[in-house]
Amino acid sequence: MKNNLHFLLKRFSFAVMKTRKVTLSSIADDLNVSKTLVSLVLNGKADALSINKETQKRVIARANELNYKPNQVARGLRMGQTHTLGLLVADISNPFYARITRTIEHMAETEGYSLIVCSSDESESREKHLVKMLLDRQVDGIIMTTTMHQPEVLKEIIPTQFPLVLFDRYLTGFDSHYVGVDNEQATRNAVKHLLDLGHRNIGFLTLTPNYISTLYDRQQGYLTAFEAYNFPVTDKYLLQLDYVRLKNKDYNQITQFFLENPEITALFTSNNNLAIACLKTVKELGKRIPEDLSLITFDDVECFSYTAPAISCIAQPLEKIGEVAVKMALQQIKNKRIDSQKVILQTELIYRDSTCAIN
Amino acid sequence: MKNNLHFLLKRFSFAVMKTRKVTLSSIADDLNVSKTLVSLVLNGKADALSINKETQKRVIARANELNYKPNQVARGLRMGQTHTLGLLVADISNPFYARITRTIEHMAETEGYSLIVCSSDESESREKHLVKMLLDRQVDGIIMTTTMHQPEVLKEIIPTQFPLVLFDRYLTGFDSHYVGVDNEQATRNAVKHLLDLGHRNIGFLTLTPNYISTLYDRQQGYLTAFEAYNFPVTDKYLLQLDYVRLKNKDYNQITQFFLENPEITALFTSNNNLAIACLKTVKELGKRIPEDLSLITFDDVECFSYTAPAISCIAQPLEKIGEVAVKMALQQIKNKRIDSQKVILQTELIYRDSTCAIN
DNA sequence: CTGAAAGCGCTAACAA
DNA sequence: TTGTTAGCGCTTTCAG
Repeated sequence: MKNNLHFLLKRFSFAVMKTRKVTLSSIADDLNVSKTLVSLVLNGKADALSINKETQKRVIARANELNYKPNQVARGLRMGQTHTLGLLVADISNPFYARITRTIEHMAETEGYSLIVCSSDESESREKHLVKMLLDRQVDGIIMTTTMHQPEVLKEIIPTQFPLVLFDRYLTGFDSHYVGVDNEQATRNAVKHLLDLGHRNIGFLTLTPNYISTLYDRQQGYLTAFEAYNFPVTDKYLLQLDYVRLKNKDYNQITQFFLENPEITALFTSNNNLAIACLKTVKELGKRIPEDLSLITFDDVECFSYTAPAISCIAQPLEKIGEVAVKMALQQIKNKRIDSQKVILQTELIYRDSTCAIN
Repeated sequence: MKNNLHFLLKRFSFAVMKTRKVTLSSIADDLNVSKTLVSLVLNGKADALSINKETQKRVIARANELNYKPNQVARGLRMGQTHTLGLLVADISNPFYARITRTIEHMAETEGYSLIVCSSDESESREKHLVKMLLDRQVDGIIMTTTMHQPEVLKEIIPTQFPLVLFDRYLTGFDSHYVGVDNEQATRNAVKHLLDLGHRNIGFLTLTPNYISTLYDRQQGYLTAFEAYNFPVTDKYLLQLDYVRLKNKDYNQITQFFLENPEITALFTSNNNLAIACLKTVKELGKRIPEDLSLITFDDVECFSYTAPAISCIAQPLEKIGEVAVKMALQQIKNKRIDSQKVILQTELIYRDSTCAIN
């Protein structure tokens, strides 16, 4: 009976110990000192205030013993800094964004920041909603790819001077930090390469909505390549796929496109998903790459290098983009009020097996 | 001069207005009511307390006018609920995790939860660090793939009863909610398929660390397939790649493996990255798939279906996994104290062109 | 050298 | 029907 009671007691106190939150006050109470002291010591500000070494040791010892970890929410409220960054991408399952996310996460983590990640699905209203959400959650900064057409909405909901960096896509009329690549030039060079190989009937596959800067610029690159060589552009060789259909793997538009334009000998696709969609369609139609169709695409994904044939593409410096984005965000957070800067990084045109001279 | 002053004043008040945070108190002060009232009204608890409709309208009007949005950090501190979930995966840039993340994010968002995402890079110490971080940030629950060998560390840092769900990998000796697939069975069936096709010299490519449950179970599946058919297992046909080397795209081990075991006619790879590594190596060595080597892998990624040849694989129900994980987490958060349940989902063995009968 | 007290913005008992 | 008050856990003047 006695033992039993003992046992219960022990279990009880154990449970309590496990459950009771260890806070600054609890440590302070334990040690009969003030919260201030504990806070000071634990934040390394004790030496500056020349606080008794012994006291410091006692505090630290007790904190370790109880495994004290400051409540970051309380801290965030008090300091007005959550050490959290919002990352808003179009679609986290897209390898392009997933890989950038990884870099961003690592960089942020190194600097003591966490990431709240969200996907807009290319929806303006969702994007608006999510940005508001991030702001409500008091993130210290936002790194995002916008899907907006006009700058007004963002201007309205994001306070001036709020640490913000746009990457991948910029928004005309919206002055902010930005990091990305020269989409027009990269595309122009790729299309010129196709022209140099003798192709004239070159298709261009892109996505809705067309006002997204990257998509728009890539299309410009296609057009200016023809312009530079003084070749006429055939309008019907430009196909704009519906984003939602692509997501749902409805490739009918592409099949139609190939059937209606059998004279096409080369194709440029505006992103990795389009390239993949195209490869599937081509396979179904029994066309061979590159014999029947040369293909070159924007964005490199792992598999493009080992497929048969390997796919020629324009590779973006993903790690670098993430790196710069985080640096820009932290810069703004720390120094406050920096003129917005734009960083344009180099792309790389990778020649693989999917392109060949016209025969 | 007068105009100038006017201008300055205007700019000043503008700046102030833009800058001044709109809080409960500011609204309350504006309207000469108490914070309580405002809070009640804005949280829809006004009717229950039968508060004057007129007052309610005034509050709501003013709140809209000032575009008031509650500070979620303050709210989180006060309510002890941050409406934030921690998501810890091995590597967010791996399409397998990226796609699950997408579902999880969407589900969470629908329920009013945000996601703090982090990658452990298969490092136990990093994982430990990140879990602690998430806990410090007061997330309401954690959804994670563990990379731990032993349950002790997690047991130590995660409070009992804390809403937690493990997915993909389980941890023996660690009792928690779990959602995943039957890796052993799925692999066994795939390897049996290879055996049925007449292959006997079947390689098995896996990763370090071997104690990760999914990897271990897949290996068991390989072994038990041979066992079931009473065929002997050749130890040297099992190759375990170093995770870091794989990440760094150092495929020498694989090349060696093929050179040393030219008699191998079929290969099972334990995940998508290994399959990709293998495809690259095979290409370099000039081996043809499936003529010289039949390949089947765990995990389906988009490109496996359109490569030439398309790759046979075991597909996991990614969306479903994410869905169940979120449901389990929210269940625990809301109901508190639910017996930990394990959900094992069905995999699908997809036969494509990379496997054929031995000739 | 150390402590008391204020306050970040919010919610919820408890009064009135 | 509305307001007062306390407090979540923390940092930070300002006194002592």
